[in-house]
Amino acid sequence: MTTAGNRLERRKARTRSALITAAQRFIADGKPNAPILEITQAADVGMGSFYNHFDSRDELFAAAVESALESLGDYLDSLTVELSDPAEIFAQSFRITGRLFRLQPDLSRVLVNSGPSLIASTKGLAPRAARDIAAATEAGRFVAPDTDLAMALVAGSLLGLGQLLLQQPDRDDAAAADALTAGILVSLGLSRAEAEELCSRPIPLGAADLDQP
Amino acid sequence: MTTAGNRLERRKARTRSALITAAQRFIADGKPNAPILEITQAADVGMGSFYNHFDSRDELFAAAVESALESLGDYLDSLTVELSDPAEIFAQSFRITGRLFRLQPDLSRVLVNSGPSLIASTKGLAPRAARDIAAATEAGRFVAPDTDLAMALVAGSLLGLGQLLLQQPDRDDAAAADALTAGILVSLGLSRAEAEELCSRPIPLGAADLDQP
DNA sequence: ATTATCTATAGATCTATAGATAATGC
DNA sequence: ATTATCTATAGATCTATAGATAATGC
Repeated sequence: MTTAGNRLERRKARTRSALITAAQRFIADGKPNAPILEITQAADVGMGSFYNHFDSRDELFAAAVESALESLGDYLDSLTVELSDPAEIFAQSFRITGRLFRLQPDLSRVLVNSGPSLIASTKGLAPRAARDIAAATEAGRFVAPDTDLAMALVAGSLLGLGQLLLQQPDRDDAAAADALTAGILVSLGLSRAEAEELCSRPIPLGAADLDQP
Repeated sequence: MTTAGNRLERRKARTRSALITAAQRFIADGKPNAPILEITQAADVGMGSFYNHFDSRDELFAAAVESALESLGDYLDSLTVELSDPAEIFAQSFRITGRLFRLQPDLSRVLVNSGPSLIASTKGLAPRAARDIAAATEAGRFVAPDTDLAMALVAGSLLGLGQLLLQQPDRDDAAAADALTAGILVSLGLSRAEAEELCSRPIPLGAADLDQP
């Protein structure tokens, strides 16, 4: 949490972090027009400080989405380090992310409400998924010659899953995530049997530490 | 275009329609905060008239998205009337919609920029796709026992495709749409061979009449 | 006579900054 | 001495409406 640098820089980082966290809540609540004064009040930061860190609300919100994606990506990496099969890494990452929609509803609302950013972003989830898909294709596990096209299906489906789980609060998130992951794996070239086997393996779900770095 | 009713009602409908069309352009341009005055100016309508039709900008924008989805759905229905196999209706609808991202960039930007609405909407594309998927499952063509979950994959993928085509203007839209559709069909239970056969059939692409009703 | 539209604007809201205050560095 | 933060607010912007005008109904 406490970044390097001297005390002054740490204080500055703390203020910036408070703004980003507050912004994530407003995004999660679907309030992309929240007045800057309200955001700074939620962050318990003086109005004027905002402009020490960001030039506009859009800039803050973009940083907030990027930060959420990045910490989610780091978290997934930490849970898949011991795996070597890229197909399994991909499957497990998707299954975990699906479960996070329930464990971290704020985070998932940020994702769902920033749709296109999730798909297009060069940070966070998308580049990791693209990396896994390319590696699995290289290894002959997937048949996905067009990584970008595969990403359209994968990232879009993730948004769809998030939307579904928010809409149906009583739905079993693990079952939905696993079934959807299996469908995606089949689409990416695995056999139905192998896809379902991969999606029935146990997964680690360590206490997520998704706070600001 | 000219709705029923007397002249007064037609005039009213014209004003409303002008506001909706203007709103769709602002949505397409990613300007969800456009001042109401700017919208009415774009619609060539007096500022005050806005409040004769809508209580807020959000209400107008919701109507604009719904209208875009509805006319797109009607268009797809008109092109698939002669088909009876629900799997083929679904495949053809998806392939056509993918191509429309190029033919109607404004429309596609509306879709992409209103992401969750597309997935959740009870009008337009989603209910039609759900209908086709359920029918194909009923007929033993698809293996998709959970229609809502299938919709998460289908609707999400459509968003992903739209995003991809906007991002890569030189990409072959027909090839991308067909390849993605095949992947989705495999995920929904068709064999790879049959999915690719379905996606290589010729499709009608009549001059789209997607204007306001 | 009725209904819809238009023009003009009061009042509310928000942004961005100036100037004062507090915290840290040296 | 320097840097970041805070408070307070001028000026810009926007919303929503009042009142006038134009179009249609009968």
